Parts: sequence; C-alpha cells; structure tokens
Amino acid sequence: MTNEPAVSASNFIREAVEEDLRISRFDHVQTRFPPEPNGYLHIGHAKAICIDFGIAEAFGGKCNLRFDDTNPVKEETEYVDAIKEDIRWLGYDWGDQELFASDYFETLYGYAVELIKKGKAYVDDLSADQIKEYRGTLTEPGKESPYRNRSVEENLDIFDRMRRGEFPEGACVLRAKIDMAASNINMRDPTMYRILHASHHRTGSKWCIYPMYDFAHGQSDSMEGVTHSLCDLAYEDHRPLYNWFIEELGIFKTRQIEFARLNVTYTILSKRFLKQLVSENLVRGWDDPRMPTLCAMRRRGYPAQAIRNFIDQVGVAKNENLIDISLLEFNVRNLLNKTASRVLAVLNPIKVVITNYPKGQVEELEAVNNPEDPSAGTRTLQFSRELYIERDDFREVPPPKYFRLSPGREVRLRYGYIIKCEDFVKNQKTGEIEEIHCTYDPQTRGGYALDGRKVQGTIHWVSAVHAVEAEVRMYDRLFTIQNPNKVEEDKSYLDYVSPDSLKVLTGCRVEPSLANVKPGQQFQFERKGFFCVDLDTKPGQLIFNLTVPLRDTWAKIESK
RNA sequence: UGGGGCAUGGUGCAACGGCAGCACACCAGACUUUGGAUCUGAGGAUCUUGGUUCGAAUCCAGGUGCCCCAGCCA
Repeated sequence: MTNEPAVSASNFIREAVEEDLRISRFDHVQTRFPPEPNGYLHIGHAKAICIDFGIAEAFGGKCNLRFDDTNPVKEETEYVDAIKEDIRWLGYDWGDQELFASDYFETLYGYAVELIKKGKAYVDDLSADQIKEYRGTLTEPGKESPYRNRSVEENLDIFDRMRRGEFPEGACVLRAKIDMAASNINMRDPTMYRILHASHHRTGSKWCIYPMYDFAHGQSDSMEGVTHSLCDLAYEDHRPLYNWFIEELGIFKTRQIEFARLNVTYTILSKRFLKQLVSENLVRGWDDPRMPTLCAMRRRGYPAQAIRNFIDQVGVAKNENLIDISLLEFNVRNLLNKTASRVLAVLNPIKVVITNYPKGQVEELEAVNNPEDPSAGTRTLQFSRELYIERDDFREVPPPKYFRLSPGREVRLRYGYIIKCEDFVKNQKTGEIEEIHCTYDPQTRGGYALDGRKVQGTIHWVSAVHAVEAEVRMYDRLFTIQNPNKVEEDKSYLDYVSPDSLKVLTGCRVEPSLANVKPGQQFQFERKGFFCVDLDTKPGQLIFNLTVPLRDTWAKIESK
C-alpha cells in the first residue's frame, strides 16, 4: 500500500495481537471488516476500517471484507456497491476476499442442526412478546419456555419445516438452550433463527429463515479463519455468546476484541439518524457535503489520506470519547496546504475602479501556484482598470487593527499593485457601498513597494472583464451543539440542526484559469479556504464546495 | 437493585513501580505580498479515600461518577 499507515501508534489491540503471536495462540493475523449493507459508511466506520485493515497490515496479515447481510428486509445491493467504493477510496484492498455472511447460510443451517442434535437448541413457539416477557429483566432472572424441552426429533422436524416455509413470520424461532437465569441477558436462550418471508439481495427467495447476528457473526469469523475479530464496545456483552457457539460447535477459535467507537463534536453518527436527515430532506442526500458519511466527505474535498491521518491521531482505546471536529479539519488543511493550487476568487464581490489606470489596458502578472511547493510553478493573471474585491475587504470606518481597504488608506493587491482608496459610491437608500474608487501606484507592479514603505494588508482580486462567474456552496457544522447525541429530555437532535449549515453564494467571481476545471479538483482560494469542484458542475456552470476554511485570525480578533 | 466496561490538562491518546509526555484546541509573541503557512513561548491533568512501597497515574481494598445490555436489528 502506498498510503501512510493509519493507526500506526501502539495501542491495546496491537499489544494483544503481539502477545497472541508471542505465545503462539495464533501464528498469523487475519481480520475482517463486517459492514451491514443497510446504509452508507461514515467517519465512524473509517475508524473500524483503519483498525481492521491496519492491524492486519501491521502484522503481515489479511483483512477480509465481509458483508453481514443476515437481515434481508434492511439490506440492499446499492449499499454493497457504495461501501466497496468508500473502502477503496480510503485506500484499502481486500483482494479477492469479498465475502458475504449469506454465502454461509447453508453451513450455518448445518451448524444449527448440529446444536439441535446436541440438545443445545430448540424451536420455541412463544410469540415475540412472550419471549420478551419470559426473558426477565436486568435484575430478575427469566423463566424457561414451555417449549424448551421438546425432543431432538421434534425440533429437527419443526426446524426443517421452518426452512421449507410451512410457517408464517413470527410463528416460531430457533433458540440456543443456555441459561434463562444467566446474569448476562444475552445468554438467556438467545434467538438463533427467525422466519422472514423476504427476498434477500443475494439469495433471493431461497431462504425464509435467517440467522441472527449472534449466530452468524462468530461462525463466519471462524470459517474465514479470522484470528482477531475487532468490534465495537457494544458487543462486549456478546463475547460470551460468541465464544459459546464456537465452543459448542468445536470450530476454529477466533478472538474478539472490542474498542470504543468514534464520536465527533457537532455531528451524529447513528445510521438511523443519518437516514432520517436524508429522508426528511434536512440535507440533500447521503453525499451532501455536510454529512459525516465518507461519500459526503469525498464530495466535500476531504482527502482520504487526511481522514486516515485523523483516525491515526484519534487513537484506539476503550474510553468513551468525543473528538473535537477541529482535529479532522486540521488534518484536512494540513494535507491540502501542501497540495492545493492557490487561486484568486472573490466570493462576495464589490467593484473597484482604478481611476488612474488607462482604459482598455490589460497587463499580465505572474502568480505563484503554491508557495509550499515551488514545483507547482506559476501562472498568469490579468489586471485591468475594473476589478472585484471582497466586500469584507473594505470598511468605510475601519476598526482598530483592520489592515484592509478604507478611505484614504493603501492596500496591496496580491501580485498586482498597491492601490489607495480615494472615494466610494454609497446607495443613499440602502446604505450599501456600490463601488470603490482607487488610484494605483505604477511603481509597485507585482505588489512590491520599492521605496520601502510598509503596506500591511494584501487582498485578493479578480479582473472584472476576465473573471468567470461561479456558485460557491459554503458549509458549516450541521448541528448547533457539540453533542447532538445528548439532548435535553423533551428535545430531539433534530431541534439542533443548524439553519446556517449551507449558504449558497451565487455571482462569485473567480480567476479565468478556473474556467475549465473538473469535478473533484481542489484549490485554495487565497485568504478564504480550500474548495473543490462539485459534482454538479457542468460546462459553463461552475460550482465549488467549501472543503474547509482557512484559519481566520482577523475574525477572531474582531469577535472579541 | 443484575451483568459488562471505563475514569490522566478543554478534547483525545501515551507513560506498563522511578522527573506525567504528544497532538488538537486555547492564549501570547516573531515572521509574513494569503490576518494562511511557518517559528517561539505560556497556561492547564492523574475521580475519591485508605493501604503496600524508599518511591504509585501504574499494585491492593473501599467509595463515587459515566457508558453499554432486557430486538424475532447489527
């Protein structure tokens, strides 16, 4: 792999794996990433992916991609394809090990029969409600189902008929016979199979009984020779059951290790909630750049490597965590700073007329493409009498420490000239500044003050006649509070969706070198931020996404 | 009130009986033709109470707090 490793630092999982190898519990390392194809991957999955593939890679092992597709009513091929694309984009490769739990349905069925024969599983005719009732509570033991002691023959017969479709959904389930008084509720005769007369995205109508997660996951791991099954802390309570099935079946013993899932400030990483944002049109889709999904981050211009670096820095532990989104943004900036070409783009234009500049004259000026990377070369900028600058870069009454343009003051136009504001036109009704009149100093071509005079401010600009129009989509955090997962009792995370998360700017003016860019291309709009060309861009209709803004020291000063 | 898990600066992660360190964030300064980047510096943490020890974030005991578990979801 050519990418830098994610999860490079030592952590408790690496230590555990090292120990397993040292004591010869295993002589190699095999992991797996097991998504359920019922939604799109998000930044939380990225952590799991980096850990699963990263651990394998670190120990010279392999990582399988296995779709955990045991619930046909929720799963779709569309998601399978999207998930594969996202993992590949992150930079990981599962070789030919693209596997599906549904490929194991026949084997799993055989395992179930085996357990029935051992007297370790039975068909229960209790209704879902009754099973729930019989399960007991967190503090009281459950009680045994009246069907718990059916004969092996009867169980075998009914289970076979379940498979053949003789019963409607909910009529019965196959349960493991463990211990209804177990302190761990997962051990109170968990359901192994349920009846679902649903078409499966891969097996079609071949099956009408489907294994539950607990009866599918561990055995799938085992069949694949997975040595280390790394998963969410949520499955800690399931480990005894995971081990129980493997033990009773006498199959290859894998080791499950759990780690804390990722949480990020100002965002939500629950599939259910993300689905809701999409279905209620609070965002424009799964790949809306405000979403924490990988496809959204890709569309927004977050480099995959930046995400991997972020995951690496987040670390791996068992503590519940809430990572500051600024760490992700730092990584995005850090990477883009080295790679993105600089361009001049005016997001909120106001016209500047250089009154002493000859009408009709056009000069060509040289601009550096990337000060961080001399090999990126230079390009040419057109300068003329009428320009656009950023509305923010002019103040009729400049506040203290404001270095930009204001009446009587000088400012440098990047790569251009030093200009002085002589006058401005104000709409008397609205109070809006409509035009600024300046003079330029012809001795300062390129922006150099040969007389040594100090000009504090440098602003960006475009030539009015040469500039190209564009739409720019400015994104901000989707939620107004740090942790939308924890809200006041009578509130929902939906109450905290930010009304300002998307601002569409039209009539922006960008330098002409951007006229023919392609979706996905990334740039730094100087002094503004990193932007990328959106998928919606068509010939003659430029659309940019704000990837991440530049740090804005002035905004900080001004807000004080 | 059952079971499982976790407690280190604002947020994360390290330190594995021997000077509590790193990153992000925050603050101050230098530099600057991006108020970007870069550079320098500062502040700020071991949940609590006991015990073991020459020495405890680390080991032991008791408290406290937080998270997860009662799907025919994964």
